[in-house]
Amino acid sequence: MTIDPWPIEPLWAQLAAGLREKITSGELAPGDPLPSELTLQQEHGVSRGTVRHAVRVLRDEGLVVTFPGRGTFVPPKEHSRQRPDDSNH
Amino acid sequence: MTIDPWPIEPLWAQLAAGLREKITSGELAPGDPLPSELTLQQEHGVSRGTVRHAVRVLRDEGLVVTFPGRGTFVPPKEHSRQRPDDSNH
DNA sequence: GAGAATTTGTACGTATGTATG
DNA sequence: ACATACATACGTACAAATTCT
Repeated sequence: MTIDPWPIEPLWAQLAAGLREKITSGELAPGDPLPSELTLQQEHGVSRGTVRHAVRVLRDEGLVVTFPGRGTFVPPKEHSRQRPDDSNH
Repeated sequence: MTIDPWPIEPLWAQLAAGLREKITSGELAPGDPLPSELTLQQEHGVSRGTVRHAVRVLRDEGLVVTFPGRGTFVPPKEHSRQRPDDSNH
């Protein structure tokens, strides 16, 4: 997945498309976490704002759920509004 | 007392409010120890940092006093003694 | 007194939310 | 689109103080 720095589409749209493809293809399975915002911005050479824009789009589409302080995940079909993982301590 | 994982208020504020209620209601009487940080984080499913944040708030309000290595206690009105319990030996 | 267990103190790392320039 | 700062939240590790065995 590469991001065109001379955007025909906005950077955030290209990034969103790339992530969407990974989810719909199953490369990112239900329950899997997306790469962190920091990882995404480093891997694609874009700012955090652009990453967050892309992720917000996917969230609005229902493709991912975000937990403050924990990460963004591909939700299972029937996800209760709980933590994706409680097997800590 | 339940903590909403989709916080309208921050988790630490909800936890602090719950503990404050137990103190003001008398469920936790002067001299009583609060549950340990470990107990609180396990009971409410939050991190220790969140627990410590909540307790710090109550300490700043003067509702509790903390003794390193011993615990956090509801202070008597006139706290003349440093040790909340000295019934040893 | 020795050693283990418990409890709080501190530090660091990672991640997202929000606000500002 | 980018950069920075701060708040909230989780996790880990270790140290210090105290208590228990």
